[in-house]
Amino acid sequence: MKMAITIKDVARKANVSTATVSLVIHDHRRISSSTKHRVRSAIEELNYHPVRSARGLASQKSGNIGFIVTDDHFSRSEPFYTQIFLGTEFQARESEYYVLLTTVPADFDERQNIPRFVLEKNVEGIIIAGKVPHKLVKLLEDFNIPLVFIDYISSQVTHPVVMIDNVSGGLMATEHLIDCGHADIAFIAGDIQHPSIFERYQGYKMALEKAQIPFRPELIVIDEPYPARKYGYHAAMKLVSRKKRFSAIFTCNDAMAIGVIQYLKEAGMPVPSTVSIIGFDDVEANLSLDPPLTTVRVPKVDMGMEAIKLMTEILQKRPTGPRKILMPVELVIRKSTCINSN
Amino acid sequence: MKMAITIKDVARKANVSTATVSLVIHDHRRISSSTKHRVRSAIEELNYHPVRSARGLASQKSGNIGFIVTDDHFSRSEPFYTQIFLGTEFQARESEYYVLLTTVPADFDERQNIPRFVLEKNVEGIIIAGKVPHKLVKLLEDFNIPLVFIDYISSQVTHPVVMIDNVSGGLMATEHLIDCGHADIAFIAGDIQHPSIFERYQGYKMALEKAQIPFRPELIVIDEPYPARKYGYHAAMKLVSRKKRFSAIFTCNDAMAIGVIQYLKEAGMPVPSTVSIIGFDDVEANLSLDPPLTTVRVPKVDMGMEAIKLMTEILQKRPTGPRKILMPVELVIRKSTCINSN
DNA sequence: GTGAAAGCGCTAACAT
DNA sequence: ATGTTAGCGCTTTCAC
Repeated sequence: MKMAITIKDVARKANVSTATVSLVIHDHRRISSSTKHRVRSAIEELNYHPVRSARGLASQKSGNIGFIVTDDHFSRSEPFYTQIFLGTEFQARESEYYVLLTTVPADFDERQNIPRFVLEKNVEGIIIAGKVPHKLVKLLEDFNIPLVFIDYISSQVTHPVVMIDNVSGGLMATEHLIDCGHADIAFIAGDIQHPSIFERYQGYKMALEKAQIPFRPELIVIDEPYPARKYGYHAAMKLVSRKKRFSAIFTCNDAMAIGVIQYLKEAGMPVPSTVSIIGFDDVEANLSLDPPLTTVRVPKVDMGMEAIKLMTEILQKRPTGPRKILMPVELVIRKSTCINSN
Repeated sequence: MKMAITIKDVARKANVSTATVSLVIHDHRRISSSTKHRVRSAIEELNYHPVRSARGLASQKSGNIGFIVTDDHFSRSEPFYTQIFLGTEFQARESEYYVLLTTVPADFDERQNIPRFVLEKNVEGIIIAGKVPHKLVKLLEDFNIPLVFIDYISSQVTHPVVMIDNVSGGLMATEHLIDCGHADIAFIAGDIQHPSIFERYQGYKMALEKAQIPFRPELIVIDEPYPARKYGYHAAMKLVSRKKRFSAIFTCNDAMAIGVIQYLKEAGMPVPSTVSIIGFDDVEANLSLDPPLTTVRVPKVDMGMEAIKLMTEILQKRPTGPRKILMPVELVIRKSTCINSN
C-alpha cells in the first residue's frame, strides 16, 4: 500500500511539530488560534485524515463500540433490533465512533465464544440489545468494559439502560380499548418474565383499575414461552377454548398480535368486527396486515441513538445525565380496534 | 486502562523473541513445531490476544471490511439487506474480520460524505449491497480499495459481484404459472433499469417463448419507479384498468406483490381464486400474508457470506475462484398461486 | 504556546 | 530456525 498523507506531512506544511498538529486535531485550548488556523488549512489542503489504527494504538482507544444481540433477535422477520442497530449507526457516525455488531447464540455457552472484539480490545464499550444470556453479561462484566443495555436489563447489576416506557404503553393500549367501549379485555403475552413484557402487563392492570373494571384471570394468557407469532396463535386458541366472553385483546407485542389475528380469522372471529386487537412495538408499520394493526409505537431508531449518546458520555467520563432513559411511546390507531358494538 | 498481556509477556514466558511469537501466531512454516507448541501454550496460559489496533498499525491492515447500503434499503421493512448483512457478519467472524456497516443516502451527494472508514483507512475492502448512487462508486474507486458488489453492479466497471440467478428465477416463476395452466400471465415491475429486475423480466419472456405463449405487451407494467408495495398497488390498478384478460401475475419482487394483492383484494379479485400471484425474494417468509405468497427464494444470508469469501480471497491476493457468483434460487410454492380454473 | 521524544503493541526485514 | 530492530502513525508527557 502506497504511503498516504500522515501527520508529519501536515506538521511540515504548517511549520509546527506533530504534537501541535495532534493537539489541534483534538482542539486543545492551549494552542493559539493562529496556529490552529494554519494547521487546519494544512490539514484541509492535504486532505489529511488520521489513521484509525494509529490513533487507537497510541491512545488505547479503538474508536469502536460493540453491539451485541442474539442471533434469533436480529434475524427475525420483524425489524425491531435492526432499527435499533440502525439508530446506533447513525448516532455513532455523529460521534465519530464505529459500531461493531456481533450476534451471539441465544443459548450462549461457557467461556468459549466471547466476542472477539473484547478479546482484541477492539471496543471501548458494548451495547447490549434485547435479552441476552446472563452468563454472557457476567463474562463481559469481568472485562470491566462499559455496558449499556437497550430494552433489557440483566438483573442483579446496575448498568445504564435505554428502556421503553412499557407501563405507559400498556396503560395507553388498554385505555384505548376501554375508550372504545370494551370491558372484557384479554391480555396475551409470551415470556412474561421479560421486564418489558411484565411492565406492559402492569400497564394493562393499571388501566383496568383506573376504569374500575375487575381483573379477570380467565382472560389472561401469559404462559407462552416467547412473544412470537406462533405463540400468539397458540395463546389465542387457548383463550378461545376457555369459552369466556371477551371483546378485545391487548397483545404484548405485534408479532404475537399477528398470530392472534390469524387464529381468530381461522376461528371465524374476524378482527375488529368481533374482537378488537391492539399490539405493541409498531414493528409491522407498513407490513400491510389485514386489518392494519392498532398498536403502540416504540421509537426504535431513537433508542439506538440514545444508547450511543449514553455510551459516549460514559466513555468521555462525563457522568452527566441519567443512567436510565425511558423512551416515550405513542398510540397508533389503525383498523384492528373499533367501538364495541355489543 | 491497566496494561494487559502483550506479545512481550508471551515471548518472555516461552523464552523466544517477540518476532517468533508473531510468526507462530501467523502459523509461519519456518518455526519448528516444538517452539510452536511452546509458544502456543504460553499464549494459552496467559490468555493472550493480540490487540487489533497494534496489528493494524504494524501491518497496515485494519482487519475491517466495510459494508455500504443505502439507508432506504437497509431500513425498509423487508429484511432483505439485513439478512445479507447478517451473512457477512457470520462469515467475517469466521475469517477474523470485522464488518463496519454504513448507510449512505440514496441521493448521495458530491465529495462530502465519503464514508469515514475509507478516509481513516479503516477498511481493507468494501462490500456494496444493492443499488447505490454511481457517484459513490466512482469516488470509492479513486481510493483504490477492493470492491465487491452484492445484487447490483455499477455499469461500466468490472468488480467482483455476487448476483442472484435472476433469469432462472424469472423462468422458474413463470413456468410455475404455466404449469398451473395459466397462459395470460402479466408481468409487473418497478425500476426495470435495475439489472436484477431486468433479468427477471428476461426469464419471464424466455418462459413464454419456451411454452410458445405469445408475448402480450398489454400485460406488462414495468414503468413503476421502484419495486415497493405502493407501486405494486398502483401497477395492479393500471393493469386492471386496461381491461385485458389475465389470470396470473408474475411480480418482480415480494414487496410489489403485496401491493398487487392488496389492490386486487380491494378490487374484488381475490387471490388466488381469480388471479394467481407469484413474487420474488421470499422476503416475507413468515410475514403471515393472506394468502401466503408463492415466490422465488433468494439465499440472502448465503449471499452475504459469499461476498465476504470473495473479499477475503481478494485481500489475501489469491486470485482463485470466479469473480462473478450466481446464487441459485428456489421456487417456494405457497397459496397465492393455483390451477387456472377458467 | 510549542517542540522533542518516548512509547502504544505489533509486524517484517534483515541478521545470525 | 530464531533473534534484533526499525518502524507503522499517532498521542502524550515533559521540557523549554
